[in-house]
Amino acid sequence: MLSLAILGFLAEESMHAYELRRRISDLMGHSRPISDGALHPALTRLRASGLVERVGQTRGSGPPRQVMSLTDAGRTELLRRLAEPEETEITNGSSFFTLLAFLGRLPEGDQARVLRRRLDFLEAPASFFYRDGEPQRAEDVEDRYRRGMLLLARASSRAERAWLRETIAELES
Amino acid sequence: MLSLAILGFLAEESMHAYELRRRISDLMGHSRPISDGALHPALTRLRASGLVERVGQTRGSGPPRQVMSLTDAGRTELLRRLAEPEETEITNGSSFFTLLAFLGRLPEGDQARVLRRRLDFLEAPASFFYRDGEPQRAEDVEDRYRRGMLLLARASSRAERAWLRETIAELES
DNA sequence: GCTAGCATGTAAACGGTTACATGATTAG
DNA sequence: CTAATCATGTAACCGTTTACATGCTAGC
Repeated sequence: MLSLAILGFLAEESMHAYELRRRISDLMGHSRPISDGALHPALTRLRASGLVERVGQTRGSGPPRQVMSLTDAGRTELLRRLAEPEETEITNGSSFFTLLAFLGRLPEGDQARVLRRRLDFLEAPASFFYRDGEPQRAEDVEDRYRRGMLLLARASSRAERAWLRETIAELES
Repeated sequence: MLSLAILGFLAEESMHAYELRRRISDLMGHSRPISDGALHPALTRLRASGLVERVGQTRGSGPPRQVMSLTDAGRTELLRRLAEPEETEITNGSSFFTLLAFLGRLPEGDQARVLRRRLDFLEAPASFFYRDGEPQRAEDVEDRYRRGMLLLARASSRAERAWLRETIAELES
C-alpha cells in the first residue's frame, strides 16, 4: 500500500523522500504522517527491485538531497498493480482508496474494470453485516453503538456504490 | 486493536479462541478473518499480562479445548482503555469503530466524553482535505478519482458527525 | 541565537500474514 | 467416506512504529 503510493506519486514527478512523505500523509488525510522508518526502507526495497532510481544532489556538507524517480520498470509495475489489484486491495477500504488516487493513470477500459470489481464486492451479501444469510435490521441490534456502526457503515457503502455506478456509466458513455 | 476486541468480547462471556476469532471477524465485517498467527500470540500476551485466563477442557485425544475468560485485572484494563483511548484510537477510523463496539460497557458520562473527543477531531480543520488552511472545494480537484475520494470522505464524515451529535444529546438528556 | 521545518537515515521491538502441522466433529 | 467446519498452535517472514542520530536552512 505504501509502495503503491510511492510509485503513484513518483509517476507524477520526481521528488525527495521528504516531499513524498508529505504527499502520502496528505492523501491519507486523517492519520498521522507515515514514519521515516517506514518510508526509507520502502524506498530501499523499491530501488533494490529496480523500480525506483535516485540521484544525489551533493551539498556543502551533510547528506546529499536524494531525488527519487521512477524507472521504466517502475512505470510498468505501477500500471500492472493498478490494472490487476489483489483481492485485499479491492476488499480493504483504505487500500482501495490508495488505488483510486492513481486509477486515472490507466486506460479508461481498465479503470471501469477495477471499479466494477469494487462494486461487485460491495454488492455481495457477505460484504456487510449479514446474519444467517439475512441482512441484519438495525432495529434488531439492541446496543446503541453497534446499531450506530451498522447505520454508518451502510450509509458509506450506499454512497460509495452510487458514486461507483455513476462513474462507471460516465466511463462507458 | 486486536487486544481491545479480545478483552471486549471476553467481557461479554468466556469462550474458545475459535469463537473469538469468528466474532472479531464478524465485527470488522468486510476484511477476511484475522489469522491464528495473530490471535494466538495476542492471547498468549494477554495471559502473560494476567488479563486473560484459560481453562483447558480435556478431550479424549488431541489438544484440549481452551476456554478463555477475563480476569478482574482484564476487566479493569478494558474499562481503562475504553475510558482513556489513545490519540490514534480516536483518530483512526477503524480503531475508533472497534472502541465503539464496546463503549456501552462504560458509565454514560464516560461514553459521552469519548464521543466528544471523536467529534472534536472530525470537526478540526486539520482533519480532512484542507489545503492552505482553506477547505478544498471538490470542483477544484481536476482528477475524477481524487474528487470522488473527497466527496465520499466528506459524506462519511458528515454522517458520522450527525450521529455523534445525536447520540451525545441523547446521553445528556 | 533559537526554533521550526527541511532532510536523510538506522536499529530494536512489535504485531500481523502466510504457511505449516495436527486432530475432532458434523453433515451430506 | 469424505468434505467442511471446528479447534489449537508454531515459525519464518515482512512491514510499521518508535526511538535514535545527524545536519542544513529560513524566519523570528
